[in-house]
Amino acid sequence: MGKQMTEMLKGTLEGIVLAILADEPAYGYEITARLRDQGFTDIAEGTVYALLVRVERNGLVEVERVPSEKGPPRKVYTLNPKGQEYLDEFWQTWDFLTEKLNKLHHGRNAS
Amino acid sequence: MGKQMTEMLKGTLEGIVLAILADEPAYGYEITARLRDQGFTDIAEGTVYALLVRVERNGLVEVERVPSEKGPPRKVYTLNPKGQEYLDEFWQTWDFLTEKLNKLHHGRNAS
DNA sequence: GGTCACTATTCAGTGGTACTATGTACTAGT
DNA sequence: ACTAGTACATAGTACCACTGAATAGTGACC
Repeated sequence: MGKQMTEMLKGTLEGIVLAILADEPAYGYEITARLRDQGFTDIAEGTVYALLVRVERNGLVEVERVPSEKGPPRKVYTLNPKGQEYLDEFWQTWDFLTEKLNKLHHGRNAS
Repeated sequence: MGKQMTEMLKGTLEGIVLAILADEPAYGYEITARLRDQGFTDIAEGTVYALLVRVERNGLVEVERVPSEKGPPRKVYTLNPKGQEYLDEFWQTWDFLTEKLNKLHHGRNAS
């Protein structure tokens, strides 16, 4: 993956995953697959699992073990209120950044 | 500063600074001041200088020492062709991310 | 003439995040 | 048995922004 993408994902990947969970609960393997479908082809499984461990440790999600027909049991993650609040903050921060960067990108300014 | 902002700046702050330099050459202290003017009120001076050392080491900028009337000599940074190319890649990566995140934010999808 | 304020740069140490690479474990098809 | 697909876990690495402090020059004020 591009080095720039790697760095830019720091801070945003977490928001992306939480946004996916806000849409509907999901488990790690599924999240990884969905990310790939959506164009993030180079995100490693290990990255997602480590991230999920982190958001669980931070109390942003609820976890439920669900048996699978084909493989080990799944850990299904659900966004909880604290996670939703955290996600709202994420979008605020993201909006702030996009506003500033759009100005820099297009608004060849006359300071 | 918000922890989310701190993490989100990783990868983007470098692009922001390079974009500022693309507009016109500048020195560290000036860049810090300009960032503050543009709303990044909490970016520490040390952060900017460390970033400038890095982009210089990576050969993205040219450096010229210019005496100052009031203070130590300034190190004026100018974006070079390699830096411009790197900045173009940055905008591509940024556009990719914004597209995906906009879909996640608004487009409550029908996968 | 000593302190304060502003300008200007540098650097050591810290914490957080994504990546690499690998390992574990269950199921099904051959 | 062997392979492939599903599913989760983790140690080690690299990179980046932040904290906090140090260094150094100039001008102004008392």
